Amino acid sequence: MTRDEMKTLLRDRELRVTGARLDVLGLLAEAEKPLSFTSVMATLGEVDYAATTVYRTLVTLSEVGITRVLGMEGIDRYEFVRGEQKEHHHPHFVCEDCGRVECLPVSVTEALEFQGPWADSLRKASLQFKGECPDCLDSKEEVAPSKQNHQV
Amino acid sequence: MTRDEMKTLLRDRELRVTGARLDVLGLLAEAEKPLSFTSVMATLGEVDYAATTVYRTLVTLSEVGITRVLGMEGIDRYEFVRGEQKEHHHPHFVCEDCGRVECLPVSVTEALEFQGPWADSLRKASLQFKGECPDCLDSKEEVAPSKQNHQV
DNA sequence: TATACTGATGCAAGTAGATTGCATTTGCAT
DNA sequence: ATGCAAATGCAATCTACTTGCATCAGTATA
Repeated sequence: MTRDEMKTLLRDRELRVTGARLDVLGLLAEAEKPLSFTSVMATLGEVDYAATTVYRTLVTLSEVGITRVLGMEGIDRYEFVRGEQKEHHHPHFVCEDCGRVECLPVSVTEALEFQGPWADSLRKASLQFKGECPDCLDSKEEVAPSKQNHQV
Repeated sequence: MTRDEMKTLLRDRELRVTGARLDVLGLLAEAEKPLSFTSVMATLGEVDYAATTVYRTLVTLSEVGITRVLGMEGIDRYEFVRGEQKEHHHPHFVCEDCGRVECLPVSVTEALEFQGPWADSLRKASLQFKGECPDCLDSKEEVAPSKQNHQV
């Protein structure tokens, strides 16, 4: 996404173009997974604007729909919304072991058929898996391959 | 669940039986949905043990597997684990509008077929829907009735 | 291009929920 | 009845999120 495209995107939402917004927006547009405020700060490194500004930028961008907020494990993460994604969110996976967050390639929601009073809610809802990621699952097997019969 | 059953349950996990633990355990066993620390406190009302004790009780119970922790919107909620549920978790729904939390009656996971490196992770993972509950969806329609296509 | 208006920013304080250290109390095995 | 490890009470700490207010700067306008 070019700098000009970002400017246009901001102005379309009636937001002023500032350095912080361009930086944060560029970062999120490149990212392959949702980023938390902390990781955005870390990636930006030394910048000449305050942390509050970054925080408010993240909030603002999501308020106008450029990004969306995902609350995971008590940490808000922000994800750039691409054109094709406006309706269909992809599910996310949060590893409760290492904290890793991934966008899942599978389209789970399409496999589901909802009925009853919850139907509409579920269809529109975002989906989140929480558990152990493949890596953590693997390392567990290595550590305790045989003697994990510690009762139920 | 009787008081004696609770005592047995605690002792089986090598936990001492105390008033706080019996109260909290009883509360969670009765609850139809996961309860947060705050709502547990509210339901207990005036008790003669400290809030920290209730908090630590919730942690302890989940550590030994009597309950499980569900992180939702930055708030840990605790849910009694019934015998039949030890393997199969039911999915949960969190309303981002009113904060309501519900256990979903549907068995979504069974409808899903996972493949690839994520298969095991996904199969074991817990599932969480986040969106607007039926009630909040309804109240929105009343406000903006024009362009809605009713169904269900 | 200079000006004014309003949105954006910096600083610092404040909130909520989760978590811990340590001294004291208490369940419970003996 | 008694001793010891586990449980508790109290108060402090931590992390992430939020906000109030004074100042600064992007941008529409002349």
